[in-house]
Amino acid sequence: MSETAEKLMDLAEERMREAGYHGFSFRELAAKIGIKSASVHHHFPTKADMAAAVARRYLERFLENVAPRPGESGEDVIAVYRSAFRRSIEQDGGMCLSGMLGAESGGLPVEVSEEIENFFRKAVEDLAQRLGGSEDRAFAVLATLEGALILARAYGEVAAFDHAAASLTDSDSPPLMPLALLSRKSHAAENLRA
Amino acid sequence: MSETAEKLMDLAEERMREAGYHGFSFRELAAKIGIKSASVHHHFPTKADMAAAVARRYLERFLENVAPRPGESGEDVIAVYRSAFRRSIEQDGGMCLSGMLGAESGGLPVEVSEEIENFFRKAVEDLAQRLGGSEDRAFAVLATLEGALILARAYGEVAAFDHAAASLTDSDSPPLMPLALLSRKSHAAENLRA
DNA sequence: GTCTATAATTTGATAGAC
DNA sequence: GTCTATCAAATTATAGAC
Repeated sequence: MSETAEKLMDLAEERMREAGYHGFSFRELAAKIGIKSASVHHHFPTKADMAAAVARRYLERFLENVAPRPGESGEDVIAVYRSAFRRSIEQDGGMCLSGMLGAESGGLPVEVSEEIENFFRKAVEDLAQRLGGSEDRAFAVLATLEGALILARAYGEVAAFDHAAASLTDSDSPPLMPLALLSRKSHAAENLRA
Repeated sequence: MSETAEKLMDLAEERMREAGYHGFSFRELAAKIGIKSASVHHHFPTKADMAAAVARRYLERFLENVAPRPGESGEDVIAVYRSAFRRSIEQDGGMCLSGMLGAESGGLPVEVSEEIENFFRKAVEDLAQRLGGSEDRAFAVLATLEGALILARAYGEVAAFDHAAASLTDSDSPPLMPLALLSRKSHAAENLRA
């Protein structure tokens, strides 16, 4: 995997998490790294190929991110997953890639939607096992975290994620940042990027 | 509001819930009702105008759908909301419009993302009040339901929604349809439409 | 309200030179 | 691996006739 190909994947991931599969173009990515769109096709024959590759890499990295730290006992799996998802908005202001493409899956090339399905199967498998076997609980946790990202983006406030995800751990957690619920017209999109 | 305009909104909503804001075109809608794309601009000057109008209507209808039945006591608000969301996939195989556009909100015209923000503010307000005042609980419920739709779409199985949303009501509910977890490569998108 | 015609731009993709 | 050149198609949108 060449350095250029990796840069392209980085940019494609960023754009897809921001605006979805149909929300970016080869020309756009090419311009950002100073090449021509024709050259992008050398690394990824089609847009579907590229998106599928990005989705595959995303799963790999995600599983690394949530992997149990060796020698750590009494892990709080849910906290680990929540942190991983929170990083999506906190650092990049974007959705989870799989959440975005999962939502859009009805309008995606099959190569891509298959990767997304695989993401969730793998995540459910891992989470269910570490939660003691409850598959339904794994579904609920993943759903809440994906939805919490949507709320955070719609509100333009990272705090919305925390409020939505707070119930996942019934522990007595520190008080959350209050939401600016009264300031209507908060220009959601701009807020997160600011 | 003319009949044609309403038909256009119906189609636009369907397509946006399937593939997102960038996943449909005026030409496509026009062709489906036998007119030309130029005529669409007579009803909606721009695509952003149309999407914003659809989003506004979606909120109205949603609030009607979840409104308390007059004279009904001891309502199960969460069940009401869950049913409303479930209809998204069950009947149309699509996302909640606000969930889809909320995810994509980073790449939307402001007129549209403002409507989406408004949807969630109104839904949180209503839900929190009927839940006894807990705003965080309202956030969690909405997040879980939006995420449950994503999972159902990614899996191509309505049952995934039920499993993800099961935890919202801790009542002793009837057994759920088991997920076809072992049948890999289930061709998610096709399943839901079948 | 719908049409034709068209503009201006963008998109995914290919062929072939360097 | 990148380029130029180009294609065919699609996109949002406008002007003006009917």
